[in-house]
Amino acid sequence: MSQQLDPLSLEVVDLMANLVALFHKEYEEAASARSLTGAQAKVLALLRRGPMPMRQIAQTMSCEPSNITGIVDRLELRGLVARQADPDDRRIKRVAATEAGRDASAELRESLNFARAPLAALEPAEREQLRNLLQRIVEGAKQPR
Amino acid sequence: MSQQLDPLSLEVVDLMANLVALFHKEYEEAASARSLTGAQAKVLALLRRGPMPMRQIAQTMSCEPSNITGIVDRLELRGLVARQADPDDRRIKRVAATEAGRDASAELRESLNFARAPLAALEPAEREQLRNLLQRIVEGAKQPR
DNA sequence: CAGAAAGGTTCACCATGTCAAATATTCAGC
DNA sequence: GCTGAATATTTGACATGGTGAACCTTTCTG
Repeated sequence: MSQQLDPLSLEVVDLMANLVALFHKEYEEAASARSLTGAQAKVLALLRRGPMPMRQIAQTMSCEPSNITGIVDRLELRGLVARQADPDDRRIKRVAATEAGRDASAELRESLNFARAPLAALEPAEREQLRNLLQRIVEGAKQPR
Repeated sequence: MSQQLDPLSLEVVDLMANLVALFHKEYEEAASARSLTGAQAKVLALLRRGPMPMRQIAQTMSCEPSNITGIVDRLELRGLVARQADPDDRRIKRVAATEAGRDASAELRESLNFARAPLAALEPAEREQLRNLLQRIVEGAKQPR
């Protein structure tokens, strides 16, 4: 089940672990600078594309629905989000970002400097290489294993 | 401060965000399968290279030292880790992984299937390209910006 | 129409994280 | 050497994120 990885692949995995740590830290800091937690920022980001039922938020974030209740509660308290009734199914509550919520989310997204400088330092051809390689990895990793 | 990114770089950033999410989920699951939390697994992984003072663990994980106290407490309760006195400075407690701790950490590391299949699908030359590009990104991103 | 199923919430519980205060030890200056 | 500042860790209070079970309301199905 867990065949050995060649040393080069191990190196790549370690580099990705590094990337993950760096990205995470930057995201938390950017959120925190706006008095948001990482989880709150993630939910707000999810809602950028439109309202979404609680259940679906939970599925997307791979967590229990009861967890989302609390996060949305806190976002709602601050006026960043509102619960709406679903006209077709009265069990469902759709969560929608308010104007303020959308603003906060957009601002946060733009403030994310992650890898901006180092990416800019790559040649265009290299960026394209990187994109193609990452694409294949991400596609492959998304397959059920 | 937040100059625009070209579309190609944006694509790369999005791909990395995807990678980050996938990696994170897999790491949490692997830890959880061994009754560890992500934080506990990270500390255990840190100790693979040898004992480390509480303070240094906190710095490496970018959190408050008081937070580490609790995490190490729980690892120690389960016999995965031990606090040792530092002979040169009696304020310092060095945390060392026990035999069981090292085993658990090694097992977890080996169980990480992240990107294993997709990486294996790359040509050796492509893996090398990817390693070099990621190296430059990680190095660049670590610089204070 | 009765019972199962689905969406949300509540509650109890634990882990992670912060901050402030307390303790013990070491260091620096006089 | 002594005093006071600085350092390493712990403790306690508190907020948040996360799970799981029990519960209510609404919808679906036989």
